[in-house]
Amino acid sequence: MPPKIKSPEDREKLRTSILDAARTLFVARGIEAVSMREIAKQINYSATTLYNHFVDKEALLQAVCDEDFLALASNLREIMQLPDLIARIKAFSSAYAMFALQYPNHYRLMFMTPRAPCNQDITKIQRGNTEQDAYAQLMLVVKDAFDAGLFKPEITNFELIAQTLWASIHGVCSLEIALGNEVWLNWAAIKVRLDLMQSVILQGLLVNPADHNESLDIKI
Amino acid sequence: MPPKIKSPEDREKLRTSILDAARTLFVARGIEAVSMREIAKQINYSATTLYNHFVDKEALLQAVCDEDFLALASNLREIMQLPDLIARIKAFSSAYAMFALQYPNHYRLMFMTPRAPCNQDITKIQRGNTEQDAYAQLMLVVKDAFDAGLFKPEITNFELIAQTLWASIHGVCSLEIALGNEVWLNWAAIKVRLDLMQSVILQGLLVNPADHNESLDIKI
DNA sequence: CATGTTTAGTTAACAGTGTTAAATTAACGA
DNA sequence: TCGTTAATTTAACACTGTTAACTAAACATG
Repeated sequence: MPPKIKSPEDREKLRTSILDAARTLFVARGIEAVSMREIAKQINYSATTLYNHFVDKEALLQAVCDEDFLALASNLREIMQLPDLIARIKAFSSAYAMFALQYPNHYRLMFMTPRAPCNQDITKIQRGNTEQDAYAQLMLVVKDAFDAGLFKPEITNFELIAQTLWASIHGVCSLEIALGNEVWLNWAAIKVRLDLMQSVILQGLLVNPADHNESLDIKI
Repeated sequence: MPPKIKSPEDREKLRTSILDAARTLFVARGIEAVSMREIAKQINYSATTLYNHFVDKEALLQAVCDEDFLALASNLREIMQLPDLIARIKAFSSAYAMFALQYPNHYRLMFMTPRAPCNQDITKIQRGNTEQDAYAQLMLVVKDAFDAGLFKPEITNFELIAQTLWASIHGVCSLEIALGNEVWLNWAAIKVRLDLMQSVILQGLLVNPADHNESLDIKI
């Protein structure tokens, strides 16, 4: 109730508390089920206040999304240190899948919902920065393997390889998120589907796939 | 304005005209951007009338979806007649992808949007009927190849193979639909991505992939 | 101190949504 | 001709995102 002039830190505090409330509600119930008033009520502010920090609901969700992209990149960062190039790719895929399945509502907003192209002036993520940009991380991981000659020689575009790898894991995860409960489909266990996709896609991509055939390590 | 007692045929006519209007608007602008009032206005009825035919918006969209599933299955039906088993799988995948990319808003509702499990009492599609059920069609196509010993012998579950094949194509298509315009990502052409995914996944799955290496035939 | 200005926050309202209850109107059977 | 019934509409409810107008506290300046 009592308005006070706030320090930049206070302002930032409120901003992140809005983001946190939004994320909590959103994770619990999905995007479209959460209203601005509800988010505001959770932190004891009026809905209008949210508009002092985010121009609209879309922008608020985009900001949540931004933080989640950073979280994903942070998850992936340590994996990029693995010495074995193939193990790195496998662990990378697994970590990506775990993120998707653990935070399906995040994932849905981030990768399954059509959106206007990201405004690079607004986002805090530096494109191409392999500390922050998960896509850049993927590219790096694939490029290292590519330079080491691990992929079939007839595939000459390593970014295309990266996109194919991504699409394969995304395919499994996004079907699970969208239709995992559909009784019409007699789904194999998600871990089994991920395992097979990983091994199949690597067999298709690698020049000598027989060398790398241990099962994956995905905990759901 | 003038209410008349309608014959069952008239009633059915109105029902399908609602469905058609809903589909048209939906295809043009996406699900959430279309309101019940708008659909109603397009066919010169009040919004309330829609509720005499569909219990709620969800049910209306579900019914649209149902028809689209049938359309997809109808697209795929002729392909199942192809004599060559591998050509059949390839053509099947291509036709599926073309459907996805030609009707992205349909596809989004059908395969990218989490929904309560399909109520099999309501839907008009007969589960398992290979004239109507695209999933059953996929299973059949894969099973034929499986029985012919075309897949690697260590993969013993043909439904799992089918799900992996589906996920791979779905991965490419759904990323295209959700993020195809994202400038952050330096996408290869969609046709190239689909081609590579197809050949990679078949190389990973087939026992003797070298025999079947012609490029695919996807027109976008 | 008084004054005005800025800031943070509020309340009230607008135009829109999905949905439902009540009212209306027309056709049918008796 | 009189109810009854089916098809449709109008009016309303409770909600949504969003904005305009307002309030009240804190600061800066006279």
